[in-house]
Amino acid sequence: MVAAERIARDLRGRGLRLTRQRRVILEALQNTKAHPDAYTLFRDVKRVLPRVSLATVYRTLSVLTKMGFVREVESSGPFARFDGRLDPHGHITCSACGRIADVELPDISEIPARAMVDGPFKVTGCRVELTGLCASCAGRSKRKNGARRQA
Amino acid sequence: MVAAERIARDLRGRGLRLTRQRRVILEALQNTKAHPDAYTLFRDVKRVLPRVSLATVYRTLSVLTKMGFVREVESSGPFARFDGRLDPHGHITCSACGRIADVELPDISEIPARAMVDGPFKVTGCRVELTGLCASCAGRSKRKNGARRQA
DNA sequence: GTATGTGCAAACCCTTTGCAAAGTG
DNA sequence: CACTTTGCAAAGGGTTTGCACATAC
Repeated sequence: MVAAERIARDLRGRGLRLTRQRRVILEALQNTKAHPDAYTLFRDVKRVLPRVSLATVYRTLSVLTKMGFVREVESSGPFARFDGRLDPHGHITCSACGRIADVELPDISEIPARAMVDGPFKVTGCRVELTGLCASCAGRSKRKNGARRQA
Repeated sequence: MVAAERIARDLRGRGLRLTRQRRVILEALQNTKAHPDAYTLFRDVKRVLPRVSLATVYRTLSVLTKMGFVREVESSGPFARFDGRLDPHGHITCSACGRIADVELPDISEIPARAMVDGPFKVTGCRVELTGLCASCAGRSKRKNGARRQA
């Protein structure tokens, strides 16, 4: 989580601006653990900025991701999903409902050192993604859909 | 890698057939380490079956994935990419050109046990995805595009 | 005041699907 | 011979983009 002032400064450093839309979208993402997709975020942000457009949400997510203030996480479904948390951690995705939860991995930073890469690569990042069943989906019998729009 | 006869038997067990197209597509995927996307596979398969359609490649990948003879791997770009290798291993994706290589991780099966999941999840799978730069991209200065169609 | 950002709507493009013909067991 | 599969082309659907207006600094 990065403070608004630093964000504004970093953006300005690249000739970009911290607009109201960008601030609200970033805060919405930082204040949830649900790893929402763009449309879900759009609906949330609309409660604060009723005239915001989905295109702005997409463009803002693109800017914030490129700046490194936000990360895209793997999703089992067709929508890209985002995370406002930046410190090293993993995720688990429910294969029935698409829910994504955080996973703490104490030795995640040691994984690259133990990895034997097939080819000459310079490693720059590491992500660990578990799959599983959340409590509610484990309860009911297995469902059809792998990733409904819900965050 | 699963032998053709077992595949045929398993498919038949579900009322499905191992057609020439399916066999060729599966073999193409099993014989490459490039983790191709559907279109790349389509072009490769076309050399053997010139009249094959892209829709068949997509449908076949869907069937083979559901049957567990093939896996979809994360891709940094907009195309889904596939892997014919089934034993536990990781991947590294070049963030410049999208190339994907295998990564051997001796203790990958122990990761779920060490993971502290935020919520009641039943863990069923684990994937480790590194990002980095392949040799050719590390050489030239950093490029724009994150995932051209090349496998 | 000027360059960046936004809203709207249309375009994009990977993937899926409907349908008639072909193929499998 | 019944039922699955294929090829073709069109539709789907998440995301991106062009453009005129609004806004940040």
